[in-house]
Amino acid sequence: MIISSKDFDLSATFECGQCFRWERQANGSYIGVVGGYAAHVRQIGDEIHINSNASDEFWAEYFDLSRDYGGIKKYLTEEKNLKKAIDNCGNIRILKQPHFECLISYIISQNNNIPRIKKIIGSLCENFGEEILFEGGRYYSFPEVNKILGRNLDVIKSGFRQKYILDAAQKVATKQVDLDALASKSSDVAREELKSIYGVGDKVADCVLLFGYQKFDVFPKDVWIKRIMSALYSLCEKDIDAFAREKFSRYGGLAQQYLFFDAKMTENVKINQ
DNA sequence: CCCCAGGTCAATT
DNA sequence: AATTGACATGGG
Repeated sequence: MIISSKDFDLSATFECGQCFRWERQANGSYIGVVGGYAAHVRQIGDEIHINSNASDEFWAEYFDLSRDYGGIKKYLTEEKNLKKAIDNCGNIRILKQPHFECLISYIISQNNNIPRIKKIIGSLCENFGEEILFEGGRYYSFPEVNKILGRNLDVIKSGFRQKYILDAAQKVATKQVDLDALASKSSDVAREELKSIYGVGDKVADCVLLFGYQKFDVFPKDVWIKRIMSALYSLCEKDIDAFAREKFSRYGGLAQQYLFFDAKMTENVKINQ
């Protein structure tokens, strides 16, 4: 499959912190697993080339190809800080990640750093997922709910998060939290439902809603974005949501991701000086 | 050894 | 209602 788009920077999309299972290869291409399918993806100019056993429709959904990013960005660039962020990293796309994987991934992300988040998720897949043979390599799917339900997960060394992962699996399996049903609910209702899971608070819930459900109206507030919003707009935490709704309308989540990644890139520049 | 990491919970004011 | 420390693990 080949996707042709001027609004799509593959490397920024995979490395902006929204997903954890795409591995950059020496030649700049990426290999990863989504659902039960492995894929090898490469960007050549304005084209994204995907080699995978999954259907074109599957990848169109994952990359959310029907979304009009041009129109959203045109709206967001009217705000000056967003314009700067979009100029720097505006070709990020928000992926539509599998719901359960997204939920567990962001539970694991709490009070943790990105390399270790990736390591724990990788270990979870290797130990409890299905083996996938692809391009001569061995990969693993993210485990289905029932593969980890009630299991001892010590081997993945997720620390205090293990009890959170297991509670999520239990509530999802019993449909006490019906992940499919959340798609048609408002962000506020869906957030409260996710928060009934032990270890899921506002930040994790909002990330799941943004990166698993394309609910662009949420605005996940991590330590970084709190610092950024304070620096750019002199906002304290409690005022961020109201401000985001007013300035960014229904697209706060995308605005958040642009601001977040832009600031992280800038931080990298500082560190390298 | 200390500190911190895309937070959350529970106890304490 | 707001603040504070604990929580597992690993890297700097």
